[in-house]
Amino acid sequence: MRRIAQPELDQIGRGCLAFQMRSLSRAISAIYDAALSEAGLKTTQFSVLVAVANRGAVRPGELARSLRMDESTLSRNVERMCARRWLRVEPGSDRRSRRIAITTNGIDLIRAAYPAWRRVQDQVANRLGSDGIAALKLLAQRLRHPVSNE
Amino acid sequence: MRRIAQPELDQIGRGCLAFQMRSLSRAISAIYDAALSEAGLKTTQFSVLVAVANRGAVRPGELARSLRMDESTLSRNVERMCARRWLRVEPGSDRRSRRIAITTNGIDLIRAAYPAWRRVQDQVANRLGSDGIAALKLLAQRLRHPVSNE
DNA sequence: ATACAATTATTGTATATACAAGATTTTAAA
DNA sequence: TTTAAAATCTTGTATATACAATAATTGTAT
Repeated sequence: MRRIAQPELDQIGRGCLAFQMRSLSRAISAIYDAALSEAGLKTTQFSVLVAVANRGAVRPGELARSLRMDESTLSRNVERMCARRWLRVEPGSDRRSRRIAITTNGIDLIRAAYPAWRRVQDQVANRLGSDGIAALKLLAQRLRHPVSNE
Repeated sequence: MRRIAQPELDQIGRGCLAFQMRSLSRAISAIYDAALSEAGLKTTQFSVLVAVANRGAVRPGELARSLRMDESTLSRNVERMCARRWLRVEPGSDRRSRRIAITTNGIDLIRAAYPAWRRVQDQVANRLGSDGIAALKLLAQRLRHPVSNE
C-alpha cells in the first residue's frame, strides 16, 4: 500500500469539494439562523413553512422531492413543526398517504419572520454579488444535471 | 401586517440563498458519503482525519478554526473518532488544552479510503467542470471576506 | 380470491451541527 | 496575593440529516 505524501495530503484536505461545500453551507446557514432567531425559527423550518404555504396541502413524499430532502428528514422536521402548531397533518386521499397543511399560526409566523429573512437575504446577496449568485445557480445546475459526456 | 402574495412566496422559497446552499451541500455530501461508505467513514470524518494527519498533534480550538467548524461540533466528532481508535487525545502544553493526534489505525484508514475519495473527487470535479470549481472558490471567497463597500 | 410487488410514510439508529452553559486553568489587575 | 477576566474545552440540549428497517395500504398477476 502506497504512502500518501504530505503535499498530497494538504491537497486532499483543502481540495475536497464536499468539504468546501459543507463549509459554505455552515457559513451561510449561520448567518441566516442568526437573522431568523429573532423570529424563533431556523432556516430549514422557514423553508419548509414557505414551501407548504406555497403549495397548499401536500403529501410528504411530494414535498420532500420538491425540497430535495430525504423523506425521513422531512418527516422529522414536520414532526417538530406540528408540535409547535405551525403545521398540521391531515389524512390524504389514500389511506396510506397524508397531507401536510400550514396552520394560521404558521402563516402568522411567516409574516413575522419575513422582514428578518428579507434583510438577511439582501445582505447575503450583496455580499455574494451578482456573480456569486450566478455561481450558486451554476453549481445547482451542474449537480442536478450531470454532464453527459463522461 | 401586510399580506404576502403568492408569487412573492414562490420567490422566497426557491430564492432563499441559504436553502440553495444547504441543498447543494446535501447533494454533494450524499455523493461523497456513498463513495466513502465502502471504507466505513463519512465525508466529515475523512476531512477531520486528513486535517489531523496533515497538521500533526493539534489543539481542538486550532483545528476547529482551521476547518471552520464550531468547537463543540468538532469535539463531538473527535469523540466518535476516538471511540473508533482513529484519533487519540493527549494532554497539551497547558493543563487546560489538549492535543489531538492521529493513530496508526487512522493513518491506515486514510490510505484505505483514499482511492474511493480520489475517484469521487474526480467524478464530481468532472461534473462541476472547471467553471463549477471556480464558482465554488468564488463563493468561498465572498463568504469569507465581505465586500467592503456596502 | 390470494399471494406478491409497489407505494407511501414513519421509526430506529447514527452522524453532523451549533448555541449556551459549565468546568478548569492561566493571566492580569488591584 | 487575592480576585476578576480571559482562554480552552467539554456537556446539555436541540435541530438537521439520512440509511435501513418497518408498517400499512394498494395494485397486480395468477
